Amino acid sequence: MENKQHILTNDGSDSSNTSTSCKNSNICSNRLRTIVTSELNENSKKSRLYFGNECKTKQINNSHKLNSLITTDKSYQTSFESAEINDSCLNPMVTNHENFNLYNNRLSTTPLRKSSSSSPQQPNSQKMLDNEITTKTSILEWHSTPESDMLDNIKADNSNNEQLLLNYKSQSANQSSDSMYNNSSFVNNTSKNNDKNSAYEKLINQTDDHSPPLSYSSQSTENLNEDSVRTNHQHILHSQPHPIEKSHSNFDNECMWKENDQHVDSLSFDNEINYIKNHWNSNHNLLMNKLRFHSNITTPTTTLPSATNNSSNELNFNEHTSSFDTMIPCISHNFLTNFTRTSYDTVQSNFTQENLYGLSSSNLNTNGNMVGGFANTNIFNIDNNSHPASVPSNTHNKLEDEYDCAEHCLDTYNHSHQQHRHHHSHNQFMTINNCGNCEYNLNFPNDVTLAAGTTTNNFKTSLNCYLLPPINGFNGSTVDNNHSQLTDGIVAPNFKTRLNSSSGYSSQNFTHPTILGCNHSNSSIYRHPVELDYNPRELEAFSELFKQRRIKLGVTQADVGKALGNLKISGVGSLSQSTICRFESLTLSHNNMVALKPVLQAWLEEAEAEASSRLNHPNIYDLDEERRRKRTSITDSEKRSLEAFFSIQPRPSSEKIAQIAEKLNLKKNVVRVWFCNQRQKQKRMKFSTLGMLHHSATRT
DNA sequence: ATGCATGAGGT
DNA sequence: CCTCATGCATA
Repeated sequence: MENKQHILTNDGSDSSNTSTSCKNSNICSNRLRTIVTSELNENSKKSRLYFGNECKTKQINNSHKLNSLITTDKSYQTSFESAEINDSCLNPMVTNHENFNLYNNRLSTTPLRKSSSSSPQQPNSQKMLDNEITTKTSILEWHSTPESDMLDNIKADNSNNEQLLLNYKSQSANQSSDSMYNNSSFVNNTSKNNDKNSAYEKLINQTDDHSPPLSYSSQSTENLNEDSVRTNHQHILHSQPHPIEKSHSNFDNECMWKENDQHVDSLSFDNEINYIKNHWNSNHNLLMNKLRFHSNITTPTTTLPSATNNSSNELNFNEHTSSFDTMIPCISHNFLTNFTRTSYDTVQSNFTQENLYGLSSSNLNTNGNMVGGFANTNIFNIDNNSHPASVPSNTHNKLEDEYDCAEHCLDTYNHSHQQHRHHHSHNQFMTINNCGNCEYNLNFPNDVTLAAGTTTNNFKTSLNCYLLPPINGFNGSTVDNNHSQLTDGIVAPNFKTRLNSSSGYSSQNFTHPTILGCNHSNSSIYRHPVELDYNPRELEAFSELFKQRRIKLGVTQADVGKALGNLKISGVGSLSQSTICRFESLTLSHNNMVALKPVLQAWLEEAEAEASSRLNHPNIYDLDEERRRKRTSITDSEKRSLEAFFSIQPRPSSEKIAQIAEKLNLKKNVVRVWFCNQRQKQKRMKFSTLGMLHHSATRT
């Protein structure tokens, strides 16, 4: 019952082929989309779905999982629709989508590079840590500190960083290998030398060079300095408030923007920031949220390859890491994820493990690869005695144990914080919690997504809590224009329940009830009107775990895709290796990710359940010897031309396409499809550059 | 992992 | 002719 048929020759005569029946996968595409769309559409009476190769037709309503998916989506829509649009407040019309776009834009403009060029003697993790701890301001501080003080702090940070930069520059003045500054694409040649602005430019660019995406917390905050913003956006700030208008769109419930009287699909980040800045006093939070999704105004902290111990400006890290409930200076998601990545990379690069900040060899599996995610205790050495690395893994109930302990720790934490929740001063973003009675450390990030329960062959991590940006902001829905402070965090529902409900594999959003003592009243932090499950970082965490578990099961991506067909989820058929791969590497659209997640999660759970008794179905693939489709290949030069065209006009008219095709001596259809794909590619979400580093490091 | 492509559903 | 979800073919 396998498929594969359409044999398109590449002689240009292909195009429209017959598709009258729904026998094959091609015809069954759009299935998830179909589900969601049709279900979301109140008027839609569609109940037939084409799913996968089998092309089943099912009642949508028969599917529990999909129903829940849809329900969630609806609530997302609802919350979105009901969000108040109020310029004096925040910008509730910032969709998750937009954040994705911001994020994606960031990724596309500042691709993460392998750090090999910058500092071979020092692992990325160290550098990133350096970055983090050179920051003294934090989101929380921003919200709980008088603005004037905050600005002082920011300025201090900035000058501090500038100083570090200068140090670094003088240090490396004669190191010609420092090509970063010479990379024309990163240097604003027109800016006057050595002035603050250019220093910033460089700093930022340099930092971006090996900083992961999604800069966060402290990083964002310190950028809330108007000067720094201006510095990086001179091109838009020279003018008066930008003629930006915001209006409703009944299309996809998305916000419609007008720039210079012209409707635009989405406001450029720069202009949006500018827009927000016009409401500076009331929009701290939004701006902050915005900023941290964007590359250009992120982390002007320095990246000093080897300035660890010789800078007087450096924070003494240890002084922050002494006891129970120790506050850790802002550690970004970037840091965590990149640390993990770096670990992979580093292991492969023959760095000694000791270089990795206390990374225990227990973290390595039998292949010497980093496994089990990331435990802060491994890095920060909070409590050596309770280091979970020494705990041998049990054969069962590991997760349960961890959850129990998590609950326990949480309780302990809560009690402990009754008294001194107001005492935390700064540099806090994540707390390390060890109840002292058990071997687990719980790391409670602030409003983050927890990715729980990673266990490995011979090593049981603590509950791994990926520190993820609070895309949902903090609790609250209105803005206190004058006193921006944190409210209590969103109180987490029963911790254990939530974890269990996800079978331990998917992460759950969880906000510590006593977020770092910032529980003042009546404030309000920007909160995205989105369902938690749609937190991109949540998806990221899931795909991450998914991949890990899949690999552990010894299942290939193709296997997974095929197995989905056997999963009797209504309407779900097989998927290709491509799709699974794209899911794991987050190169699907957001909606697509969201739609696939429950399906893949279902598979994962099932596969885990029968892991022991599972036999590998050596699927019989009789390779039909039919002619195979020939893939057009576009040469580099052609591609460059196309890209050039694309940058000018992403959606050329038919005539234009014909023109281009003629010019490049390509078939018109090829050009058209290229543009389609290019647009799609541009939209596609890439949560992180993780993917890139990822496969290179983990594939076997 | 990705480039080029298809086809359903829409505008 | 577009967008979006996906897939085959291939680097």
